[in-house]
Amino acid sequence: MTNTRLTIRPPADFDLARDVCSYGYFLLAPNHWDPETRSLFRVLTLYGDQGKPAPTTCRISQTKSTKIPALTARFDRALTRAEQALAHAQITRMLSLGTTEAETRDFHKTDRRWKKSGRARLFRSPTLFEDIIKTVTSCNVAWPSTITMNARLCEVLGGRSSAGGHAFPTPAKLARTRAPTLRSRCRVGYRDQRIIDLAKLYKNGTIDEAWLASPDTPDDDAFKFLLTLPGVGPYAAGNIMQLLGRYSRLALDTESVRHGKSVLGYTGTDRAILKQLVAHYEPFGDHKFRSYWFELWDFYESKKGPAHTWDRDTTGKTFTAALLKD
DNA sequence: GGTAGACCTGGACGC
DNA sequence: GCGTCCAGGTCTACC
Repeated sequence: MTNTRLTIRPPADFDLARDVCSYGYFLLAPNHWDPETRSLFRVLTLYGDQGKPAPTTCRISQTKSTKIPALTARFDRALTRAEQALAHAQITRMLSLGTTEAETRDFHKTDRRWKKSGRARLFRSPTLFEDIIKTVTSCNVAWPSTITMNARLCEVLGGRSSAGGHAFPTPAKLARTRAPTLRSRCRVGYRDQRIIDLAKLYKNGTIDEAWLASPDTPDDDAFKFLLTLPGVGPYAAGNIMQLLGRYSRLALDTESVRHGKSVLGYTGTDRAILKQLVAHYEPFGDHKFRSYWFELWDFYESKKGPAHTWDRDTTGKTFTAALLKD
Protein backbone atom coordinates (compact mmCIF):
# COMPACT_ATOMS: atom_id res chain seq x y z
CA MET A 1 0.00 0.00 0.00
CA THR A 2 1.27 3.48 -0.82
CA ASN A 3 1.67 6.15 1.80
CA THR A 4 -1.23 8.56 2.13
CA ARG A 5 -1.07 12.04 0.68
CA LEU A 6 -3.87 14.51 1.44
CA THR A 7 -4.62 17.69 -0.47
CA ILE A 8 -6.21 20.40 1.67
CA ARG A 9 -7.77 23.59 0.31
CA PRO A 10 -7.15 26.40 2.83
CA PRO A 11 -8.81 29.85 2.69
CA ALA A 12 -7.42 31.82 -0.29
CA ASP A 13 -5.47 34.22 1.95
CA PHE A 14 -3.66 31.43 3.81
CA ASP A 15 0.14 31.45 3.77
CA LEU A 16 1.82 28.42 5.37
CA ALA A 17 5.13 30.09 6.29
CA ARG A 18 3.44 33.18 7.74
CA ASP A 19 0.62 31.35 9.51
CA VAL A 20 2.68 28.51 11.02
CA CYS A 21 5.44 30.85 12.18
CA SER A 22 2.97 33.11 13.99
CA TYR A 23 3.13 31.78 17.54
CA GLY A 24 5.95 30.33 19.64
CA TYR A 25 4.51 26.82 19.78
CA PHE A 26 5.78 26.17 16.26
CA LEU A 27 9.23 25.97 17.90
CA LEU A 28 8.12 23.35 20.44
CA ALA A 29 8.35 19.57 19.99
CA PRO A 30 6.96 17.63 18.32
CA ASN A 31 6.60 20.48 15.81
CA HIS A 32 9.53 21.00 13.52
CA TRP A 33 9.51 23.83 11.00
CA ASP A 34 12.12 23.48 8.27
CA PRO A 35 13.06 27.00 7.08
CA GLU A 36 14.82 25.57 4.00
CA THR A 37 11.85 23.72 2.52
CA ARG A 38 9.23 25.84 4.31
CA SER A 39 7.54 22.69 5.51
CA LEU A 40 6.11 21.66 8.86
CA PHE A 41 7.04 18.20 10.14
CA ARG A 42 5.48 16.55 13.16
CA VAL A 43 4.07 13.30 14.46
CA LEU A 44 0.28 13.27 14.79
CA THR A 45 -1.45 10.80 17.06
CA LEU A 46 -4.12 9.06 14.99
CA TYR A 47 -6.15 6.09 16.18
CA GLY A 48 -6.32 2.67 14.50
CA ASP A 49 -9.35 0.40 14.18
CA GLN A 50 -9.01 -0.89 17.75
CA GLY A 51 -8.82 2.67 19.08
CA LYS A 52 -5.12 2.25 19.79
CA PRO A 53 -2.91 5.34 19.37
CA ALA A 54 -1.11 5.22 16.03
CA PRO A 55 1.64 7.88 15.86
CA THR A 56 2.15 8.99 12.28
CA THR A 57 4.74 11.36 10.84
CA CYS A 58 3.31 14.08 8.67
CA ARG A 59 4.92 16.69 6.44
CA ILE A 60 2.83 19.70 5.42
CA SER A 61 3.87 21.94 2.57
CA GLN A 62 2.19 24.53 0.37
CA THR A 63 1.96 24.42 -3.39
CA LYS A 64 2.56 27.84 -4.85
CA SER A 65 2.29 26.89 -8.50
CA THR A 66 -1.49 27.24 -8.71
CA LYS A 67 -3.57 30.35 -8.05
CA ILE A 68 -5.33 28.72 -5.13
CA PRO A 69 -2.77 27.88 -2.41
CA ALA A 70 -3.28 24.14 -1.85
CA LEU A 71 -1.68 22.35 1.07
CA THR A 72 -0.21 18.89 0.78
CA ALA A 73 0.10 16.60 3.80
CA ARG A 74 2.31 13.55 3.27
CA PHE A 75 2.24 10.69 5.77
CA ASP A 76 4.74 7.91 6.51
CA ARG A 77 2.15 5.17 5.96
CA ALA A 78 -1.25 4.46 4.44
CA LEU A 79 -4.12 5.88 6.52
CA THR A 80 -7.64 4.49 6.85
CA ARG A 81 -10.58 6.73 5.94
CA ALA A 82 -11.22 7.45 9.63
CA GLU A 83 -7.56 8.33 10.19
CA GLN A 84 -7.59 10.64 7.17
CA ALA A 85 -10.61 12.47 8.59
CA LEU A 86 -8.91 12.82 12.00
CA ALA A 87 -5.64 13.99 10.41
CA HIS A 88 -7.58 16.56 8.39
CA ALA A 89 -9.32 17.83 11.53
CA GLN A 90 -6.04 18.06 13.46
CA ILE A 91 -4.29 19.95 10.65
CA THR A 92 -7.28 22.29 10.35
CA ARG A 93 -6.98 23.09 14.05
CA MET A 94 -3.20 23.54 13.97
CA LEU A 95 -3.24 25.93 11.05
CA SER A 96 -6.44 27.76 12.11
CA LEU A 97 -7.93 26.98 8.70
CA GLY A 98 -11.35 27.58 10.28
CA THR A 99 -10.54 31.30 10.32
CA THR A 100 -12.28 32.42 7.14
CA GLU A 101 -11.30 35.26 4.83
CA ALA A 102 -14.34 37.19 6.11
CA GLU A 103 -13.10 36.86 9.71
CA THR A 104 -9.65 37.98 8.63
CA ARG A 105 -11.15 41.03 6.91
CA ASP A 106 -13.12 41.83 10.05
CA PHE A 107 -9.93 41.73 12.14
CA HIS A 108 -8.09 43.94 9.66
CA LYS A 109 -10.96 46.44 9.72
CA THR A 110 -10.53 46.71 13.49
CA ASP A 111 -6.74 46.81 13.37
CA ARG A 112 -5.46 47.98 9.99
CA ARG A 113 -1.80 47.54 10.92
CA TRP A 114 -1.81 43.87 9.87
CA LYS A 115 -3.69 44.19 6.60
CA LYS A 116 -0.56 44.46 4.47
CA SER A 117 1.18 41.41 5.97
CA GLY A 118 -2.13 39.55 6.13
CA ARG A 119 -1.47 38.34 9.66
CA ALA A 120 -4.61 37.08 11.39
CA ARG A 121 -4.18 33.36 12.08
CA LEU A 122 -2.26 31.99 15.05
CA PHE A 123 -0.57 28.61 15.06
CA ARG A 124 -1.73 26.09 17.66
CA SER A 125 -1.60 22.38 18.45
CA PRO A 126 -3.62 19.59 16.82
CA THR A 127 -5.50 19.13 20.11
CA LEU A 128 -6.66 21.42 22.90
CA PHE A 129 -5.02 19.03 25.38
CA GLU A 130 -1.57 19.65 23.89
CA ASP A 131 -2.21 23.40 23.94
CA ILE A 132 -3.15 23.30 27.64
CA ILE A 133 -0.05 21.30 28.62
CA LYS A 134 2.21 23.50 26.46
CA THR A 135 0.75 26.55 28.22
CA VAL A 136 1.45 25.07 31.65
CA THR A 137 5.04 24.29 30.59
CA SER A 138 5.47 27.94 29.59
CA CYS A 139 4.48 29.33 33.00
CA ASN A 140 7.04 30.53 35.53
CA VAL A 141 9.95 29.45 33.38
CA ALA A 142 12.31 30.87 30.77
CA TRP A 143 11.62 29.89 27.15
CA PRO A 144 14.60 27.48 26.77
CA SER A 145 13.19 25.41 29.65
CA THR A 146 9.80 25.27 27.91
CA ILE A 147 11.60 23.91 24.84
CA THR A 148 13.34 21.27 26.99
CA MET A 149 10.15 20.20 28.79
CA ASN A 150 8.24 19.67 25.54
CA ALA A 151 11.15 17.82 23.93
CA ARG A 152 11.49 15.50 26.94
CA LEU A 153 7.73 14.92 27.22
CA CYS A 154 7.73 13.73 23.61
CA GLU A 155 10.94 11.68 23.87
CA VAL A 156 10.03 9.97 27.14
CA LEU A 157 6.26 9.57 26.87
CA GLY A 158 5.28 10.20 23.25
CA GLY A 159 4.50 7.28 20.96
CA ARG A 160 6.91 6.60 18.13
CA SER A 161 5.98 6.69 14.45
CA SER A 162 7.38 4.22 11.93
CA ALA A 163 9.59 7.04 10.64
CA GLY A 164 11.12 7.30 14.11
CA GLY A 165 9.67 10.59 15.38
CA HIS A 166 7.90 11.04 18.71
CA ALA A 167 4.34 12.27 19.19
CA PHE A 168 3.12 14.50 22.00
CA PRO A 169 1.98 12.23 24.88
CA THR A 170 -1.71 11.36 24.88
CA PRO A 171 -3.97 12.28 27.84
CA ALA A 172 -4.26 8.56 28.67
CA LYS A 173 -0.48 8.13 28.79
CA LEU A 174 0.09 11.22 30.94
CA ALA A 175 -2.80 10.31 33.25
CA ARG A 176 -1.07 7.04 34.19
CA THR A 177 2.46 8.48 34.45
CA ARG A 178 3.99 8.80 37.91
CA ALA A 179 4.87 12.30 39.14
CA PRO A 180 8.55 11.45 39.87
CA THR A 181 8.95 10.24 36.26
CA LEU A 182 7.67 13.55 34.93
CA ARG A 183 9.87 15.47 37.31
CA SER A 184 13.13 13.61 36.85
CA ARG A 185 12.96 12.58 33.20
CA CYS A 186 10.92 15.41 31.67
CA ARG A 187 12.29 18.18 33.93
CA VAL A 188 8.85 19.70 34.54
CA GLY A 189 9.58 20.42 38.23
CA TYR A 190 6.62 21.19 40.48
CA ARG A 191 4.29 21.05 37.44
CA ASP A 192 4.38 17.23 37.60
CA GLN A 193 1.17 16.54 39.55
CA ARG A 194 -0.67 19.41 37.83
CA ILE A 195 0.08 17.90 34.41
CA ILE A 196 -1.16 14.48 35.57
CA ASP A 197 -4.33 16.03 37.03
CA LEU A 198 -4.98 17.95 33.79
CA ALA A 199 -4.59 14.71 31.81
CA LYS A 200 -7.10 12.97 34.09
CA LEU A 201 -9.57 15.87 33.78
CA TYR A 202 -9.26 15.74 30.00
CA LYS A 203 -9.59 11.97 29.88
CA ASN A 204 -12.71 11.88 32.06
CA GLY A 205 -14.40 14.67 30.10
CA THR A 206 -14.30 17.37 32.80
CA ILE A 207 -12.33 19.46 30.32
CA ASP A 208 -14.99 19.45 27.62
CA GLU A 209 -13.35 20.59 24.39
CA ALA A 210 -16.64 20.77 22.49
CA TRP A 211 -18.16 23.08 25.13
CA LEU A 212 -15.05 25.24 25.36
CA ALA A 213 -14.81 25.61 21.57
CA SER A 214 -18.52 26.14 20.97
CA PRO A 215 -19.56 29.63 19.78
CA ASP A 216 -22.60 29.19 22.07
CA THR A 217 -20.33 29.24 25.14
CA PRO A 218 -19.75 32.84 26.29
CA ASP A 219 -16.11 33.94 26.65
CA ASP A 220 -16.70 34.75 30.32
CA ASP A 221 -17.92 31.22 31.08
CA ALA A 222 -15.00 29.60 29.25
CA PHE A 223 -12.49 31.87 31.04
CA LYS A 224 -14.03 31.18 34.47
CA PHE A 225 -13.87 27.43 33.86
CA LEU A 226 -10.24 27.56 32.73
CA LEU A 227 -9.31 29.34 35.97
CA THR A 228 -10.55 26.31 37.94
CA LEU A 229 -7.96 24.03 36.29
CA PRO A 230 -4.78 23.04 38.17
CA GLY A 231 -1.79 25.13 37.14
CA VAL A 232 -3.98 27.60 35.27
CA GLY A 233 -4.09 31.19 36.53
CA PRO A 234 -5.05 34.44 34.78
CA TYR A 235 -2.14 34.35 32.32
CA ALA A 236 -2.56 30.69 31.35
CA ALA A 237 -6.36 31.03 31.09
CA GLY A 238 -5.98 34.06 28.79
CA ASN A 239 -3.53 32.14 26.64
CA ILE A 240 -5.71 29.05 26.40
CA MET A 241 -8.59 31.37 25.40
CA GLN A 242 -6.65 32.53 22.33
CA LEU A 243 -5.72 28.92 21.58
CA LEU A 244 -9.47 28.29 21.50
CA GLY A 245 -9.83 31.08 18.93
CA ARG A 246 -11.24 33.46 21.56
CA TYR A 247 -9.25 36.69 21.25
CA SER A 248 -11.24 38.93 23.59
CA ARG A 249 -8.82 38.39 26.52
CA LEU A 250 -5.18 39.34 26.93
CA ALA A 251 -2.59 36.99 28.44
CA LEU A 252 -0.37 39.41 30.29
CA ASP A 253 2.96 38.36 31.82
CA THR A 254 6.39 39.82 32.45
CA GLU A 255 7.01 39.78 28.71
CA SER A 256 4.01 42.10 28.29
CA VAL A 257 5.56 44.47 30.82
CA ARG A 258 8.84 44.42 28.90
CA HIS A 259 6.91 45.17 25.71
CA GLY A 260 5.07 48.05 27.43
CA LYS A 261 8.36 49.55 28.59
CA SER A 262 10.66 49.01 25.63
CA VAL A 263 8.29 49.26 22.66
CA LEU A 264 5.36 51.37 23.86
CA GLY A 265 7.48 53.60 26.09
CA TYR A 266 5.40 53.18 29.23
CA THR A 267 6.88 54.08 32.59
CA GLY A 268 6.01 53.48 36.23
CA THR A 269 5.54 50.35 38.30
CA ASP A 270 4.76 46.99 36.68
CA ARG A 271 1.18 47.35 37.88
CA ALA A 272 0.89 50.80 36.28
CA ILE A 273 2.32 49.46 33.01
CA LEU A 274 -0.14 46.56 32.98
CA LYS A 275 -2.98 49.07 33.44
CA GLN A 276 -1.72 51.10 30.47
CA LEU A 277 -1.45 47.93 28.37
CA VAL A 278 -5.08 47.01 29.11
CA ALA A 279 -6.17 50.51 28.05
CA HIS A 280 -3.99 50.36 24.93
CA TYR A 281 -5.61 47.17 23.62
CA GLU A 282 -9.18 47.94 24.71
CA PRO A 283 -10.13 49.61 21.38
CA PHE A 284 -9.45 46.30 19.57
CA GLY A 285 -12.36 44.69 21.42
CA ASP A 286 -12.85 41.01 20.60
CA HIS A 287 -9.59 41.00 18.60
CA LYS A 288 -7.36 42.43 21.33
CA PHE A 289 -5.17 39.37 21.84
CA ARG A 290 -4.20 39.32 18.16
CA SER A 291 -3.42 43.04 18.17
CA TYR A 292 -1.23 42.51 21.21
CA TRP A 293 0.44 39.39 19.89
CA PHE A 294 1.30 40.72 16.44
CA GLU A 295 2.84 43.82 18.04
CA LEU A 296 5.01 41.52 20.13
CA TRP A 297 5.79 39.28 17.15
CA ASP A 298 6.79 42.31 15.06
CA PHE A 299 9.29 43.20 17.76
CA TYR A 300 10.75 39.67 17.80
CA GLU A 301 11.07 39.70 14.02
CA SER A 302 12.80 43.09 14.16
CA LYS A 303 15.41 41.43 16.42
CA LYS A 304 15.71 37.97 14.88
CA GLY A 305 14.53 38.30 11.27
CA PRO A 306 11.37 36.82 9.73
CA ALA A 307 9.95 34.05 11.90
CA HIS A 308 9.88 31.57 9.00
CA THR A 309 13.70 31.70 8.98
CA TRP A 310 13.99 30.72 12.67
CA ASP A 311 15.36 27.31 13.43
CA ARG A 312 14.06 25.50 16.52
CA ASP A 313 17.50 24.48 17.76
CA THR A 314 19.34 27.76 17.20
CA THR A 315 17.30 31.00 16.90
CA GLY A 316 14.37 29.39 18.71
CA LYS A 317 16.40 28.89 21.87
CA THR A 318 17.55 32.50 22.10
CA PHE A 319 14.21 33.90 23.20
CA THR A 320 14.94 34.86 26.74
CA ALA A 321 13.78 38.06 28.35
CA ALA A 322 17.40 39.03 29.08
CA LEU A 323 18.38 38.78 25.42
CA LEU A 324 15.39 40.82 24.29
CA LYS A 325 15.83 43.60 26.84
CA ASP A 326 18.06 45.81 24.73
C1' DG B 1 -9.28 41.83 48.27
C1' DG B 2 -4.37 42.19 48.70
C1' DT B 3 0.23 40.33 49.70
C1' DA B 4 4.24 37.35 50.94
C1' DG B 5 6.56 33.28 50.25
C1' DA B 6 7.22 28.66 48.32
C1' DC B 7 7.43 25.90 44.29
C1' DC B 8 11.57 24.03 40.40
C1' DT B 9 14.73 24.60 36.73
C1' DG B 10 18.37 26.52 34.21
C1' DG B 11 20.95 30.58 32.86
C1' DA B 12 23.93 34.32 34.49
C1' DC B 13 27.36 35.72 37.34
C1' DG B 14 31.20 35.85 40.67
C1' DC B 15 34.94 33.54 42.59
C1' DG C 1 34.18 24.03 38.01
C1' DC C 2 31.44 25.28 41.79
C1' DG C 3 28.18 27.97 44.51
C1' DT C 4 24.79 31.58 44.62
C1' DC C 5 21.31 34.46 42.79
C1' DC C 6 17.45 35.36 40.01
C1' DA C 7 13.46 35.03 36.61
C1' DG C 8 9.12 33.15 35.70
C1' DG C 9 3.16 32.31 36.94
C1' DT C 10 0.40 29.79 40.27
C1' DC C 11 -1.06 28.44 44.73
C1' DT C 12 -1.68 28.76 49.65
C1' DA C 13 -1.75 30.98 53.94
C1' DC C 14 -2.39 34.95 56.19
C1' DC C 15 -3.89 39.73 57.17
